[in-house]
Amino acid sequence: MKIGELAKRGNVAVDTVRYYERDGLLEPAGRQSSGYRQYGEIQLKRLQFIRRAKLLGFTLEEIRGLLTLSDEQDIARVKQAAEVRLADVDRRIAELESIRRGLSTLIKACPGHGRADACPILNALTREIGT
Amino acid sequence: MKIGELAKRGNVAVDTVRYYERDGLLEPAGRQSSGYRQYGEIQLKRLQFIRRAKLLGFTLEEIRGLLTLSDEQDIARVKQAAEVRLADVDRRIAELESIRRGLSTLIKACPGHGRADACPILNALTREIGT
DNA sequence: CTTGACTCTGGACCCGAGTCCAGGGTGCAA
DNA sequence: TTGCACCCTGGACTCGGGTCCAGAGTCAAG
Repeated sequence: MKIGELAKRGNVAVDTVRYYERDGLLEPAGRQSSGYRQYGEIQLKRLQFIRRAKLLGFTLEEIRGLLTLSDEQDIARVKQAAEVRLADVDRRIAELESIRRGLSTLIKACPGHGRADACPILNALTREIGT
Repeated sequence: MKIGELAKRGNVAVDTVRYYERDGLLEPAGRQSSGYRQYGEIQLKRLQFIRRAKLLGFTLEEIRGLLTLSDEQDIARVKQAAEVRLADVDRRIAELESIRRGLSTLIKACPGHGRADACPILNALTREIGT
């Protein structure tokens, strides 16, 4: 199939497919004499792999690594990469929850009217941040 | 005080202060005859406001809004902005938790050795994503 | 045989929030 | 007076993950 069909089936833009190629993630199976890129089901699978890994929050850099490990059938390292990623997600969630606590406390304490000196949100921003 | 001292006391880089000025967030109190920017305690407070709001996850765009509302003493709208921000944080946490569940399930199911066909992580990436 | 949809290349541009640089000027101490 | 730390400006660059564009070639249907 040509790039347009691959892109449609992989649910990405044509430019994205070419971008992944430039980035070393997805080579076409070959070229037609016209220069058109040619793709098969294997490339579609690979494209879907990339998209799904992105949904799990892997960067393209990490995905490049995963694809290599996958080619090498190195399960131990694939698992390890997933664990690293999980730790990262956990850290990010913890950060956001701390932010959430701060915001939530401030909002609850704010009457929503009256003078600015009485607004805990503005006060927190001009003074200190509580968790 | 000059920009260097302000930056040090606000715990940011000098370039960042100038960037905030370009971005309309923080004007110097004035200029010396030499052209050096001059700042007072008010500007330091404002810089700290910006930094603290950033820690709560506001973008510079939103902070510009908050500063205006703060100047206008419009508490109702400040509270509203904080609520919008909170909803955003909640959404982001939910997203990450869904990712977390996916990763965690996959990791638990992966033996960490053996053939690639037996690796649920690789299988998930080449097939479907489970939550 | 022309029209329209598709593809090619190389390169520029986008977002946010800075960071870095060159080529100057200023201010103070030894 | 020289040396150093600081400051000025305008503009370019960074990161990630694309997106958009011009100008040219290709392919299939009517």
